[in-house]
Amino acid sequence: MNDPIVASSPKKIRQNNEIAALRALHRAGRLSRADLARIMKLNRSSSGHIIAELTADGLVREVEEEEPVRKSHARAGRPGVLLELVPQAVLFVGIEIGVEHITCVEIDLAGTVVNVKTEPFDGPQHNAEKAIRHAIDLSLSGMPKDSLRRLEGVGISTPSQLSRDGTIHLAPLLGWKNVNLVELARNELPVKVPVMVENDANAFAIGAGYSGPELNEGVTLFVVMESGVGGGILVEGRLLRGAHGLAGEIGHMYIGGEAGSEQNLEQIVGLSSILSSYRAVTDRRGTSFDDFLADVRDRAPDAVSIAENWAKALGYALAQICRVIDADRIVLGGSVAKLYPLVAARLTAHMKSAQEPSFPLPTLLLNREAIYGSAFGAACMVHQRYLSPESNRFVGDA
Amino acid sequence: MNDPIVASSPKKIRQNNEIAALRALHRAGRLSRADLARIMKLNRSSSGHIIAELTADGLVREVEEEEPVRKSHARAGRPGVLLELVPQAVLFVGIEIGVEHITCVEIDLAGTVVNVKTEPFDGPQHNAEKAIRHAIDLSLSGMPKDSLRRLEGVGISTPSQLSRDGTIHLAPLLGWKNVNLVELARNELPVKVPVMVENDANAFAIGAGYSGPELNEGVTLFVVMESGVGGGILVEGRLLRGAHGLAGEIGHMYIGGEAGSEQNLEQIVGLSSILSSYRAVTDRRGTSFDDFLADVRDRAPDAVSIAENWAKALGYALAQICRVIDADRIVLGGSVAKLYPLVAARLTAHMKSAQEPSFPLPTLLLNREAIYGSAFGAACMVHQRYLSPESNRFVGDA
DNA sequence: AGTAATATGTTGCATTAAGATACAATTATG
DNA sequence: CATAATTGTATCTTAATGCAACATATTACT
Repeated sequence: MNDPIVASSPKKIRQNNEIAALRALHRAGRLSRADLARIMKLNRSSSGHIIAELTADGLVREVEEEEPVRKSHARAGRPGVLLELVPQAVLFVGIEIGVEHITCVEIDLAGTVVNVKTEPFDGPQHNAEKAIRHAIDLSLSGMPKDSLRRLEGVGISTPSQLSRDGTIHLAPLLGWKNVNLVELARNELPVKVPVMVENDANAFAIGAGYSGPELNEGVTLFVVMESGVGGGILVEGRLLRGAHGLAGEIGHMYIGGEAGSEQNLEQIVGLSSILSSYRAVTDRRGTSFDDFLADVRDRAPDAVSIAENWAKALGYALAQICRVIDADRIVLGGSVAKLYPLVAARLTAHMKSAQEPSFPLPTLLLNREAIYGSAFGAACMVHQRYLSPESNRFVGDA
Repeated sequence: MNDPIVASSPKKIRQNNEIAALRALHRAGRLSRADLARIMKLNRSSSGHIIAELTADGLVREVEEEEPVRKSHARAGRPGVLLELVPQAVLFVGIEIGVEHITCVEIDLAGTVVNVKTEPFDGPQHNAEKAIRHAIDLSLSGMPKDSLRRLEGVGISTPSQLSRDGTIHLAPLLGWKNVNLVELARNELPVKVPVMVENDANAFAIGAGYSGPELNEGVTLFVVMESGVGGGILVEGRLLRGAHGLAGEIGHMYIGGEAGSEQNLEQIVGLSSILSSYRAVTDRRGTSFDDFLADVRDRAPDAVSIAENWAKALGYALAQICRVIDADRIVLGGSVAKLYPLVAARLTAHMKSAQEPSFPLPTLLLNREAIYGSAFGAACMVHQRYLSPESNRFVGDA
């Protein structure tokens, strides 16, 4: 309704096309100029010009044919020389300020993780300014000057309500309120680079979408289940932020129960809830979630019953959510998601029973690689920005 | 993530800019060439060229100064000549095939309604083909040949699950299944124009967004309450369709109650439910919804109690929904929405009590002008398409 | 009233980027 | 070994925007 009101000019066309080329290369990995021309529906000569410029800028290079002679080209004609992004050309940093730790991730132009650092951190003990200083110190310490010059953006993720301009309204878990993280980070950074802030669950969704292109079509709900339960929504690859960056934050949805006795999702399917139920039925102290999983796997009745409750509550919630956003797929992540494969059929059954038969169910997927948490997603945000018309590559034009 | 991969060419630039100009004019009503240049961030000369082409195409004209001399220009300098869309240049038809009636709406290039026809129609009695034939007959009958030549699109709205290609999976209320409405309509139409199909609640949302530009920012949930309860979601002015076009279809969400005894939203806040509760407590037969409203207004205890129930269930549902999509605002429409102003405070209170205090509540709005139902929205869909790069104006280019 | 200031619309020219075409280079096919 | 197919590049054409200058129309100021 309101986007394409700003027009293009010859210069902007080239910019857009360079971006499109970078994105295509990012997605496909390696492409020839001719491939690129086909993808972008451009003439081969134009594609050549664009690549020439990007090569001059040091962002793209021809791949040196490692494999000496690659037979079986299958196709007649002169083979194209493959192009690829120059990973080292630029650098992006993602920072997750959590309640218990700070994680920093570095990714390169290709979106590959090149560095990870984690450190315990007592979030509620620090105010926002100290936390940011600490986090930026951690992320940039030991980074060679050369890398710092290649830094093109810093993304930050925190468990918080964010207004659209990057101000934290409220971060209950950290005890922060009304702070402009973007500003704080800009003041703390030794270089002037774009800074973006996002809710942790949303950052996670962006990161997951980055690793799985198939998640960028239609509507995808990401659910992260640890002690808390959060989530994010991707619509056609774009994050659905909502008015306060809280879209997808489903941990506090009410599950069953009449007024007064309501329980929220997090209180039923969260890690601490499962553990306390499990510890109540096993006499052993200090049993871990893995012990619980093992018991479920062995069909120990008490454990199975807890798992069944989990599946029921989660299924109910997911069905409700699908009534609202009609998701194509739901990705379950976080350590608690490891329970899913054991009760997949039950969860599906409960989802079915919470809808009319005619309502189509989404596909359920398990996310296995959430190793870097939302720090990776935070880095992806600035990577994404670099490959967009807002990129800082284009400073100094009308 | 995946849009700007297709590049622009000189020809396409002009097309985009023409579209942008048309949209700007549609939004603003009247603009000078200089205004347009500012809005589009273009040079005045470019803006002049673009307008020249659009004028030659008969889509834009200079407004003849009706007001003889408009003093108090307030600003020095030569006054610009105002431009406006030529409303009669093109025509769009929107058709709503409902369970009880068919409604047809014609809108012009300016988005103004120029014609409405409604007819009772027994949906379940007809198969899709007959219904479409009937609806198209109704909409085009009596239309002068000249108008038919100016027709640039037909939008159709039905209560149904739609796949992304325009096939109806299931329309329970109409008893249809697996029919491609787009194809049927194309076969029935005497002219070859774009045909678009959409779920009725979604079409309604699009139409509402068209009449209220402020609804196109952030996230807006539209709720339509008649006998059934449906809804649609607009995100930054774009419709959130979901996997099956069912996003926002909240009528079947469960409200409270344990498994087995669940009630869905429609069964509590829908018109028929209110009426039957009301008739149960008044001895009179055939009391109408307006009678009920009057009793609530007069604070008749029984009526107030029913209204309170309504507010509680709706408040609960809306709070749950906001947990998922974090809406900026919620627009209540349909005849039942007339109850809202009488219990606005109660509804807000119930929404508050169904969330933590820290969760920011959306603004609640009452939609008063849903006169044309979703037929208007269906027409808007094709209007929107005409003012987009997919427009048929650009047939015959690479 | 008369002049300066300001803004609009138009015109001619420069810039820029993409398209078209042709051609050399390189590979598979028969 | 000739032919077909495909790629990358060079040259020229086309088209759209930007720029600067100018005539025009209106307000503001002296």
